[in-house]
Amino acid sequence: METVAIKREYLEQAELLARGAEVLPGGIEELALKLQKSKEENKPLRIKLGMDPSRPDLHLGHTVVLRKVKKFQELGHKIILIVGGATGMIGDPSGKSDTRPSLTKDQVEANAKTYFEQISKVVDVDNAEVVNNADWLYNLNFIDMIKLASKVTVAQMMTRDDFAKRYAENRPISIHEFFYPLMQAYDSVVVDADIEFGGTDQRFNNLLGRDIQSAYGKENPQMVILLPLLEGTDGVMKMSKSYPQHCISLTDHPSDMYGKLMSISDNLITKYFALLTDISASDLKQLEEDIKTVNPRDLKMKLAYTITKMYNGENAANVAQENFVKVVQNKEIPDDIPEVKITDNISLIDFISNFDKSLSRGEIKRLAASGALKVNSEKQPNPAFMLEVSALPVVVQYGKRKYIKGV
RNA sequence: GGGUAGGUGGCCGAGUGGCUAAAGGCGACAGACUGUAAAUCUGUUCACGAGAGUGUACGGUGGUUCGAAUCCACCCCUGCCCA
Repeated sequence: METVAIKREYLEQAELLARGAEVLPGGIEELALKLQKSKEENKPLRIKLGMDPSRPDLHLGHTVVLRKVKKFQELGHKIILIVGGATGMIGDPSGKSDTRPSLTKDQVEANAKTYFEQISKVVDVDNAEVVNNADWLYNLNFIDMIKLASKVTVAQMMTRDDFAKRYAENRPISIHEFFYPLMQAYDSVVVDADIEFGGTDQRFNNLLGRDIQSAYGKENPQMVILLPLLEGTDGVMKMSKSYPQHCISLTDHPSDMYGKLMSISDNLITKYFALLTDISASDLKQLEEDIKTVNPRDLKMKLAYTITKMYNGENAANVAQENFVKVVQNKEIPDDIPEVKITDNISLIDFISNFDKSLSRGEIKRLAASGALKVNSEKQPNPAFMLEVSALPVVVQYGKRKYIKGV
């Protein structure tokens, strides 16, 4: 490799950008070199970020990468957001499910739209280049595809963890699944990426992009920056769309977002602060000290407040916090509960089942039997209990956090 | 093409003619407890019905039988071995 003096400025920049991330290959120095060269040649780096539009909900795990990408954007580099229009129709082999549902073109477009709305909460979408890989992948013919496939051997493919695992366990791997990493890698060729971002689970795919770029004649193939995966609220599993119950979604109601953050394991507090907030290095150190002495609940409340505010604003964060104290800590009834008009006397079970169509009548009866139904804060084990028009308004609680007000 | 092992509830998995709405586990939901929406313990877990009960369900279609997840036929799908 050529030896160029790296200016201190760029080393520092690279160090900051790489905080908490894995930079491949060559680490921070290589990144600093890239930054320097880009500046000297006045050529912004092209930062590639792919999105899988299979489910349109962004969760906090995604923001780890997005926040990093934003830092590059602030330094004047160009973000290329790739909507996986074509790749979404295959679905990344996840190892867990054998095949993900394929999407239609319309679904992809609809999902992409909600994606952008959510992404714009973190990065500046207007200044990014937004492309759909369907635009070029649809135009490849069979010969092109074979040519692409010839750049990689089966042995190379099988080094991908989930392929190796499934093969060892005699579980099916379809040939078309091999094309997912290939397509993604080919995207890097088309958009001429200098750096590709992803979670550490994207290691194989992103590095393949580097190889394929070389194979198609790019001199300085992309670097790969991998960010740690965030554990979900259970503290063990990665936050992933495959396990929606452990995800904290950007579109969650502020109170839910706050509450879910309160439910994370105590040992995740510093990690969440480090990856999800703009906390300074010194504050983070302080926090690591505090956590040994302060009630973790209080630190978690600070975390929950900070993050809820980032995505929903100060007012919503205040309301969410008050709600949490009120409902969870003091077990009171929250303020904002849906209201339903009652014109005739109605049984409890009918009232709930009319309102919440997702529950079967049998389920409501079971809830009643387990003591989960409350009328005006008093347990009511009888699902046939009549709500009288003369006794309105009435607050019905079914389950931990579900309320309806009859008026 | 030949051989062989399989396809069961949200998932994993037991079940080889009636006692099976189908063991067990995971997940989910609820209750108790808690700083917590964590952990733990307990209960619940197809739908409708107040209930007795009724309907639907073990890859698909058809059949045998008083009765089928279980037996038979054909078909579809998956793994492995051989060619």
